[in-house]
Amino acid sequence: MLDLGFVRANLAEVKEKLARRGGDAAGLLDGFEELDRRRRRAISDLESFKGERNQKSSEIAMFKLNRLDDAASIERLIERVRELKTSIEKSEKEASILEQQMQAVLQQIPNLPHDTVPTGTSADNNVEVRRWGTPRAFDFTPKPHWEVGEQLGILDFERAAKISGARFAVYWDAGARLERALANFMLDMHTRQHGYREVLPPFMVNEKSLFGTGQLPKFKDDLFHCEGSDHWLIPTAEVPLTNLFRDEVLDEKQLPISVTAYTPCFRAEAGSHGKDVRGLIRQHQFQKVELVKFVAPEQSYEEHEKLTAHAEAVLQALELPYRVMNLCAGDLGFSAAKTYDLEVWLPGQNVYREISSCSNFEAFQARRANIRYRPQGQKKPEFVHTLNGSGLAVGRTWLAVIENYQQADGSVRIPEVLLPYMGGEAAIQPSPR
RNA sequence: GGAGAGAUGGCCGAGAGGCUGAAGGCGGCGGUUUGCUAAACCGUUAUAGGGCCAAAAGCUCUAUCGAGGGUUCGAAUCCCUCUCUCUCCGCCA
Repeated sequence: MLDLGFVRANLAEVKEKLARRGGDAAGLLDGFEELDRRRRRAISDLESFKGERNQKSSEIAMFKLNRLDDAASIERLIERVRELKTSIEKSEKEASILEQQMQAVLQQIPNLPHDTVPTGTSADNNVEVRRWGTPRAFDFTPKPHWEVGEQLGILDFERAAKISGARFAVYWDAGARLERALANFMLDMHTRQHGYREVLPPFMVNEKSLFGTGQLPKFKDDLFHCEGSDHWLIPTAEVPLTNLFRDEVLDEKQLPISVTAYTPCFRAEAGSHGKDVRGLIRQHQFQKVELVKFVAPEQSYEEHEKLTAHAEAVLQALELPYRVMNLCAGDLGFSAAKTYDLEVWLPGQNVYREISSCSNFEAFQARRANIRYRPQGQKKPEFVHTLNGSGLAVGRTWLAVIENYQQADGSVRIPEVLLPYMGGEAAIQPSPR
């Protein structure tokens, strides 16, 4: 959410920046000035009625406290306050309607793209920042992971469909172990080398948390909701992790705070029917190691680079070739001011696919979730900046390993760094069905 | 699921219809003292939204004592509903 005062004072600039996102983002502000004027007028009216009521009430209190039994004066005051009551009720209704309208506008406005975000309206305008690693030369035609996985007997979509439906997978044997190995490897790296605290958060959160990170109210359709309760399955660990410090004031000395968690992520994938229907790319449930940082505003862009590097370090250790994309304004998520996508090379499909998304939200989420810190020597708390990124999406890392490390005989070699996590087995051989 | 207790500022904790935005303490900040540190002492220290102001500062108003309603001229305080926490009983991985 943007700051009301900021929007008011910089309306032209805000509209201009929103326009960079394309769509109708800037149009949301069309009636802003008029609404703002009417809202303030209503508040001002309401408050003057309340002011008079409070003043009269304290006059009554003075009479009573001083034991002045001036019944007539007291009666007159009480009469006047009774009258004010109806004015207050009327004013209150009007002010609250206008307030709600203003909140609705502010809540719908996406974050402003940072100046270093390229202009553009679709993924085609994303800018490649760098590329790491060289795609391996195969002396056979590499297969997509679903073929490799099913032939090895470690991936089972049929039974997943039976027990859950489309967009679910069952992993068997070394496949299941590979997922666990990747998760442990990533968590170890981030906690031991990159200074993140490991967290195991709830996988269900309430509506307030989803509002805090920006999934609600706008993106309800992407979420799974438990009927009849305020419990929602998390679409990413970003939600519980970022909300750890909701409604708190942090000490500047604590910053930056870096946390990581391995969790499942649940996504309804409404509106993506027919997209990525084969394989593990797009599932209703996948696991992810998430990185979240709470930082002082001056450091957020520096920390954004670091966080991105932490996610890259996983790909580098696994020797998976990738490229880093600076998302253009039109491709930016609702809450993000700037995002780098990491795209891993998938030889079975001959494409680079997103495997991590590292974003700086500046104060956008902090304002919604009320996460503040007290700068040293300053009494007024300020909003922190929040950042997050996948470090990495374990499901997609799994399939990237399968595709990049497949061998002519159908087996899959285990990346060097994972050997200790795989119980010493150097390759995945066919499993009994 | 049953029975009870509770939720107050950054934190702890008093207050039980009327100058109470809220005592006291801790912490923070500023200062005095001091070889340095520590201690002691003094002062200061909530948030949001309006108004005045070109703006900042400042002044002023309104709201906020878990959330939402209600009673009352007036609610942190009384009533109702909800949420959460704790204790005991039952059940349970």
